[in-house]
Amino acid sequence: MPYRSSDKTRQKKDSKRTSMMQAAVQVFAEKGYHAATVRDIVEIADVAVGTFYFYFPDKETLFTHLYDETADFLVQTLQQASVSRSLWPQQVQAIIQAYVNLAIFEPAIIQLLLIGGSGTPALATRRQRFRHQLTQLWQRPLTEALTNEQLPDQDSRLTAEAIVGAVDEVILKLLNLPEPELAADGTVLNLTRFVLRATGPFREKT
Amino acid sequence: MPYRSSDKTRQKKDSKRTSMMQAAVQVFAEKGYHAATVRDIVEIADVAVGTFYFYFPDKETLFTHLYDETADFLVQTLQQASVSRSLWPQQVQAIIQAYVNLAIFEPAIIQLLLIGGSGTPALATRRQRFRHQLTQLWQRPLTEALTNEQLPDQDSRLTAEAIVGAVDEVILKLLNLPEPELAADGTVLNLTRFVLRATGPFREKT
Amino acid sequence: MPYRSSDKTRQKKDSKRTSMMQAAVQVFAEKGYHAATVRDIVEIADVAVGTFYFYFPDKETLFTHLYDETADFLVQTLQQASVSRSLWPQQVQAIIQAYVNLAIFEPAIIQLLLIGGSGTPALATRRQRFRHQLTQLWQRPLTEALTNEQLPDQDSRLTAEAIVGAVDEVILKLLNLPEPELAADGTVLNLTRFVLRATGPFREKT
Amino acid sequence: MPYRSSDKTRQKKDSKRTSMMQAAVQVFAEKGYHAATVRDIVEIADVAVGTFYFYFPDKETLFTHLYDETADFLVQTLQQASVSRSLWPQQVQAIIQAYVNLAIFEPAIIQLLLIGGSGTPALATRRQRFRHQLTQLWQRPLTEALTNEQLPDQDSRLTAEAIVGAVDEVILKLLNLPEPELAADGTVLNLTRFVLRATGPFREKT
DNA sequence: CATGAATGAGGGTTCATTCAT
DNA sequence: AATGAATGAACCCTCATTCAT
Repeated sequence: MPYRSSDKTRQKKDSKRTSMMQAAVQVFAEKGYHAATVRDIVEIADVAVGTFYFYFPDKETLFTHLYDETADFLVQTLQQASVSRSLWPQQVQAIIQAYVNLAIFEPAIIQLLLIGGSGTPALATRRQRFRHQLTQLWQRPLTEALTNEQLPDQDSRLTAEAIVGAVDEVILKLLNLPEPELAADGTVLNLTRFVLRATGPFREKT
Repeated sequence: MPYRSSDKTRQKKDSKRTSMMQAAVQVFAEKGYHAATVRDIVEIADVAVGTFYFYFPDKETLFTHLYDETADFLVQTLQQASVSRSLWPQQVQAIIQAYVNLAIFEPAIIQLLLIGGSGTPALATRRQRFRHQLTQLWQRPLTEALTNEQLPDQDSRLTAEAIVGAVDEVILKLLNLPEPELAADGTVLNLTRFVLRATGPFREKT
Repeated sequence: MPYRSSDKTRQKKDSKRTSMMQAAVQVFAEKGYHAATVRDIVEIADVAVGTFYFYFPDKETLFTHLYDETADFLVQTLQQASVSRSLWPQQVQAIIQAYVNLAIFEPAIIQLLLIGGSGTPALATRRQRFRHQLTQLWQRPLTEALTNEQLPDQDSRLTAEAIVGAVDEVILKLLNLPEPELAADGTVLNLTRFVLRATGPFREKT
Repeated sequence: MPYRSSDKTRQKKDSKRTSMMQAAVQVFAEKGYHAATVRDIVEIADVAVGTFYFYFPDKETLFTHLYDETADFLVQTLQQASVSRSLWPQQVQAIIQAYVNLAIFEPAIIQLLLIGGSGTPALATRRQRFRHQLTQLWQRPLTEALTNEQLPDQDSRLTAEAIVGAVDEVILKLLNLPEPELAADGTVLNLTRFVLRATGPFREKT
């Protein structure tokens, strides 16, 4: 075996792949799909153009892959925060807390997901799916609370959509601050209050 | 429509300019800033490429100009709806009603404004300014109601931001429906309820 | 009408188009489809890259178009030479004469058609069609002579194919000479003799 | 097959080299010089890219080497068929028979040699040399027969060239058939007749 | 010997922009 | 004013070639 691939090589390979993906997230988040060039990405990752195409089939595939992966990760993370609580107020607080944490910790992720507009037809579908998942993330516990008559009657889908929009907007504004960490706790608190008001008074059942 | 020359006397003179702007709104809204080409625009407007550069210095300037104009128009329209009422609940309902009307009547306007943070650096600033204006649109009457102690104490800025996000998200979803008009009234009603719940019980003062 | 397009403009436009096509024939003939670059072509034609794409949709389309056009032209020319005579020996002589004339006058045309190999799947089909047309060009008068029993019995298709190959080979060799014109007449004479021998003794009928 | 190492002792050692050469012939014949990629070759040969450059200096060298080797092999084979007979008609039949056999048995060889004048400057020379050898292959016995006055007076070089072209064309057509073997015998027969007619009536001398 | 990750020049194509008419 | 032919920088991607392992 004149060429061992499971040693350092493997690590370097993965590191290169990873650094390109990170660079890609950064550039895509910053400039959007069209304005981001492959050259931008490889320059940041400090590799040659050809290397990009050694690891990824093309720009669009990488982008959609990145989008999907990131979206799934975000949804999973929030989902876990949600199911770890049983009462609506605690669920709201947990989801928002998780979301804000993520935004502070990995702002590029959030920016990537909110690029919107229209990079490519393929993205439009992806984006819709993502928004839908986010909506369902809120709608599920909301519907349960409604079923238990713990919340006043309302259109759960519209409420969920509105919450998704509200949370995104507030978090984006938060990220635009010079030092988002400082305002994070306050934002979580007030945003939670907003959502709880918006879904009406919660009455605990026995 | 903000991009229509309001001076009837030069209607003929500016007809090309106008048709190009209308075409531009349409194309930008549909494909985003980068994917939209000058050729797309002039083809729809049925003029030559050179004509574009007679009326506008370049693509980006037109875009930012269009964005500003459209944003101002939207804000003005909602502003008027807002000031025509004196009580918070009526104001909420009026703004949302006006917003939905506009979205149904001229969806391209809304889509143009929500294209997102990509595009160009110049747009980022513009977008922030627009979001800020929208926020203030809500924050002003909200603050007044708070001052009059008609609403429970809350962070008026965060509430306003959240409302902006909520309304946008719901209206975008509405526009994605095959026949938005049919759902318009219901959306106005439920969205208004959402916002009113989110700002807490309103107590009318004498 | 501020822009008249049927005047000098038209001429210049056509001249540019023409010069690019000539350059393309030259480059394609010289290097073959793949080795020929769009940049090669525009440099010879002394225009910018963009100009190429203003006149032609893409490299492949231009190539196939050029090939078709050239092939048709060649076949037409030879066809006319053929039908202008009624007797087989005169037909043979006329076709060969016309072919050699063309080769001397416009050598790039012949080279373009014989590029062969495989530029692109699309070309393979084209090339076959062209060879088929050439074959039929010979087979038609040959069959007629056979029907009139002016030539000895033979497989007219194979004979025609063989003649096509023979003529091409000899003419290509001729073109490789430093001064093809000098050898042209002799080649026509001897090639005609070859073909006449190859189809057997001709017996004129009354 | 010319590209097969004839030394059994180093069969193992050169197995990669051999399989790459076989793969190369196949790929070059199929796609032509430029469209064939080194990757295509090594994938078929099931070795790594680097291995290619251990055995061959570069793509072009391999190609020209392959071309030369193949051309020599073909010429040798036909030569042997030619010298094994003493009379012109038998020589013609033997050469054509050998050519057709080879074409049926190893079509890639023939296709490789007929790829054409594109490729690379270096190939042009090679190709000319090969055509020249083929021409001489026919011209030698032809001249001899002429010297013996067994054939009518003619330009032996032109006749030889024409025969070369004729034979190639017919054999290429044969290879394009779905099942070339079925038509092989008939083609040999008729092609032989064609050539014999084309060189004029053969008179056996004592 | 053999590997395959890495390179970067170069190819086809697009598109914002200019300018002679 | 208006036109559209012309430009060329820049984009995405391919592929021959190298070299550390």
